[in-house]
Amino acid sequence: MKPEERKFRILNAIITDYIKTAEPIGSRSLEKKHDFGISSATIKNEMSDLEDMGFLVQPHTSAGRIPSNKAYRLYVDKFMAKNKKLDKTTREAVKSVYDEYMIELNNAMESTLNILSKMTNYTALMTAPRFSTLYLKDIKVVYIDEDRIMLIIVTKEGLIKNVQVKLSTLVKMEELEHVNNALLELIRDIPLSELAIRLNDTIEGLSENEHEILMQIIPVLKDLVENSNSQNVYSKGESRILDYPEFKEIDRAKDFIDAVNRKDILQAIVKNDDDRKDLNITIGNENVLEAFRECSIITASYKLKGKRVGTIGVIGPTRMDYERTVATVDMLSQTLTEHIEKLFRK
Amino acid sequence: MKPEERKFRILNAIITDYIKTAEPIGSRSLEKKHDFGISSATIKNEMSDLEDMGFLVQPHTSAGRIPSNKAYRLYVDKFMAKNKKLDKTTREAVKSVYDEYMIELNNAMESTLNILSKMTNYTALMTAPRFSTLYLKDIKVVYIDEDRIMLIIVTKEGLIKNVQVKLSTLVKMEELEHVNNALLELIRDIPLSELAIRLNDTIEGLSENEHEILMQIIPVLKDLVENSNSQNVYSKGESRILDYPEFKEIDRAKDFIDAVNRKDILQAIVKNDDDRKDLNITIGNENVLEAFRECSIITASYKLKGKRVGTIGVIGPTRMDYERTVATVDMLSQTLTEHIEKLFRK
DNA sequence: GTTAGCACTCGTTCAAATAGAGTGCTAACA
DNA sequence: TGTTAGCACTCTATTTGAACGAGTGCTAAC
Repeated sequence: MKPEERKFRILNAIITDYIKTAEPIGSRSLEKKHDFGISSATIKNEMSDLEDMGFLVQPHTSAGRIPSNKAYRLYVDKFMAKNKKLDKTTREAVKSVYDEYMIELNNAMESTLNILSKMTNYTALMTAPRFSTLYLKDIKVVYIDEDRIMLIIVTKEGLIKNVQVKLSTLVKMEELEHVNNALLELIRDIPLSELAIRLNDTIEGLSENEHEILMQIIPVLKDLVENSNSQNVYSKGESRILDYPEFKEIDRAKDFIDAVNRKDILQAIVKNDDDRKDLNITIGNENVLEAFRECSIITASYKLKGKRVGTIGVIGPTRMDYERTVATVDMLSQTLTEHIEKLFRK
Repeated sequence: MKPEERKFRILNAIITDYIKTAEPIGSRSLEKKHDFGISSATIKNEMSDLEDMGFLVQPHTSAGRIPSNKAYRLYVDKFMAKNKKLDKTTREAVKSVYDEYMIELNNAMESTLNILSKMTNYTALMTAPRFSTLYLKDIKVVYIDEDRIMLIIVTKEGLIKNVQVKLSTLVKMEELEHVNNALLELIRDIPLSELAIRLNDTIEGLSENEHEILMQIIPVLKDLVENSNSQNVYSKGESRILDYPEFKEIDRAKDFIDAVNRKDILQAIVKNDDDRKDLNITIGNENVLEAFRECSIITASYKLKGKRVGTIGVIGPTRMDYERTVATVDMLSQTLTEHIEKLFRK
């Protein structure tokens, strides 16, 4: 056995033990629990080395040692089983949730958040699918009232968004049809982002009132598109953090929950992800965000037509069950991908 | 001064002090803080009487006394200023949120929950507007794809709901028009709840495929209506409970947050309200729900066309600032009422 | 390189002591 | 008869100190 190998077997044992117990690990308890074939004194020496190497830290002199962020990083990159599969019953139970009746994206998102936070017992987060903002496949302008309409847009990928608009002028059904046609004509030629600029001239074939209505619709459309650029992000299961001794002080727990409830902070998390990887793991102080310096975040992207359109993930204490959590997040992102691929396959 | 009056002035002082401090109130500190013109010994006697009358309880022998639920009830019914108004700046700030651009109900609900929980610093809850399920004013069946449609319903009151439907058969735009007309014809005569039963026979004027599609739409409509019967209820600011010493034990806080996150529990709260009153206050053990025996709940209804359509409210510790909270809930329910009345006024 | 042993450190636990706030009761007072 | 002052008593929260336990660091021996 190479001496280095033994060192890291010990480190690995410390990490997995600490993930389970949240208690500093000492050399004697390690000797008792595992069978390294060496005495606690030797383990002690090895642990001392590991501390010098920056993999272990001591909360105080006479306590055991706990893994550093660097140790977790090593564990995640090298030690941990990466392709661990959840057992078949679980996988099938999850899949059965995403059935053919779940056709609204909102439902899929709500279910995903629920399952994710329940299965991991950490706080789940998720972004709504980002859709390509440049070109739309279809726009429907639906007459509701004489002064209310509903706008429905269908993206290239087949995603649907709708929004109500209250008009400042009255409208007739036929007029709306004209407006709708004019809109379709317009977006055929130019990207939506340029629509507003081009619309200062009167469109031919539209009455004054119709033009007026079109001008009321454009900013709403623009809004819809811009809103979709800054990814809408949601969370669920914030209170699960209360289960972990790291957050037994109310103030810490509150800071955590407050941070998770802030959309801008969640957006920053997603933004920080490395786009080249399907699964991102951010450990402790690798987090740019002050609020999550004692947390780890695991995110995975989900796809539509092979393109990343959104992110799901969990936030929990740095002492996270990485193996199980990675498997869960990974599996759910795949299941969700399959679901929406099926939904929008033509 | 009648002796009874003095007693209750003392009780009132104890309640308001306790609401502020969350500390048991003793006779000496009462004497120092207020100027009753009597000594602490006399106050002590009065307090002893109030305890016998069931208005005060002692956590233990040598502590001060805290108000009982009965005391809070008396305070809320008799002592407290009921028509306290929030100051003008606040009122106007709130009103300015509900501007003409907030036309989607979802936005109004989200804003209301946010403001309510922020202003009171308690957990806010709210039901989506219940709409009359019997008769609809309009149904739109909108063509999206060859196998996807969107259903939009407009209620008598002018509320709009929409849902996507994925069809198991392909459809053409013209067919949908036929289906739409048939649907409108149908709901003109009979309440929606009876629609499903009557639809076993072929509708005249519809092709087989159209009839098939109609049969796929009906259950979705039914679902929409039934879902709207069991009031959809939302909450916000669950973590605010962590600010109160009553919930400094993590387990209590967790129980509270878990309860507030359960829709069935929130629905039960709303259900328990007295329909004859616009504003309901439930104090401590008046709560039927075990989870909220140490909480108080203040709810108010909001209206559309003069009819109660939904509820907003807050949940906080029994030691709640009733005066301020009642004023806030009341004001917000009115503002929300005004907003949606304006939105749907024709 | 490994092990055993010992002194030392520091947090935790437990019990006892103490301080503090408040009550109950009684006797005196107006 | 209502009010007040005073004192003994009670109970909690805080403090203190001792004992304990888990763990480390270091050294000497194997």
